[in-house]
Amino acid sequence: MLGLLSFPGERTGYELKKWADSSLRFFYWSPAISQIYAELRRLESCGYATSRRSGPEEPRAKRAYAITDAGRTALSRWASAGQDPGAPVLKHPLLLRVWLGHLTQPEQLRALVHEHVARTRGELKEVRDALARADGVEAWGHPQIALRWSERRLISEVELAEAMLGDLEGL
Amino acid sequence: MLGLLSFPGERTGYELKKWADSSLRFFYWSPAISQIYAELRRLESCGYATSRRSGPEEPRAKRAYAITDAGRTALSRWASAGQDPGAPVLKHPLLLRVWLGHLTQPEQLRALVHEHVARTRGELKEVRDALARADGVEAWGHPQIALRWSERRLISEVELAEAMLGDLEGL
DNA sequence: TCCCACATGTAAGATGTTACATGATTTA
DNA sequence: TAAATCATGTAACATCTTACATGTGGGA
Repeated sequence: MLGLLSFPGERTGYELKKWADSSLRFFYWSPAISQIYAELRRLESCGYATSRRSGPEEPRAKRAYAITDAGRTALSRWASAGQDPGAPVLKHPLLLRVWLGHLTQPEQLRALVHEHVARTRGELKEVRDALARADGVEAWGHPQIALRWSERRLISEVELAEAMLGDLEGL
Repeated sequence: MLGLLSFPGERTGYELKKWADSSLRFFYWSPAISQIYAELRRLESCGYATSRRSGPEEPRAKRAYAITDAGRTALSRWASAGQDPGAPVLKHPLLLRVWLGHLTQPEQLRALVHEHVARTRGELKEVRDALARADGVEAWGHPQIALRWSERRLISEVELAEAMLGDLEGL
């Protein structure tokens, strides 16, 4: 959440959720909206963010958050701590099903792989849309690199699934 | 846990942890050992597993678990429920750091990517070792496919990191 | 003799989701 | 005018990790 707020501008919890859904989630994760609101209050209580209620000029009552200097300092400390970011965590339910393939009919297993390919292609389209929206925007260089990585990763995900389909045939 | 037990033989919690660390973790996840023991007791309390204390012939006192018929039934029901296994979950701390690259010195960021490549190559070696151990064993066909997928995935992970390094240069 | 691997657990706490509740505004 | 989207929250619960505690057996 602090990272999302570290980009210029202020935003509501609702907006942060949409942004996380359309970008962060492809390489990290998108928290539940209820958690976002909870974390924003927590950040404010530590002094890492401030919030502002929308005035009467706005049609809707809402609360927009912005990062504070203390928040930026904390975030930079986190980022420049020489420590290892840690290994990626992958939980791939399809692979779990393939690993336990002895419990499933071969055609059903292949059908699951095909569904996975279809879903992955759908996500690929979403990433490309996000990339198109980010294109040319100032100060979004790094987020764009993360999205490009995500794009390539999804392409590779499709290839991996197709190779696995071949392995399943050969069994 | 039930899935691990669904392969022939009986095993202790400790052994299950080692197996999960050397195989499951590459495409799904390896639970903490404390959780494994808790889940095994839980499985036994639902009748999905039975346990047997080692007799006096064994040098060490330990408890080996095996799946029951009820456990197999429950697992098959889970596997053949026509439902979607769900989308893969990826939490990639390195990408999070790249996404927030404006907080880090360029060379430090590239160093993180290089460390990631080195770690990934290490995991690749582990997968290949696991694959060598699984080679030829009866009834391990599907686990082998999952490991081959993991091997290709790690190769792709290295390539993705190297492509990203190129993007970072171009920034 | 000392350390490492084997082996099992308890308790506290962090983390995150789901279900539910509410209400305003915009769009079809 | 109905549905979708915007907008915010509470409470219960599920899930999982960390730190701690304990003891055995084998190898250097």
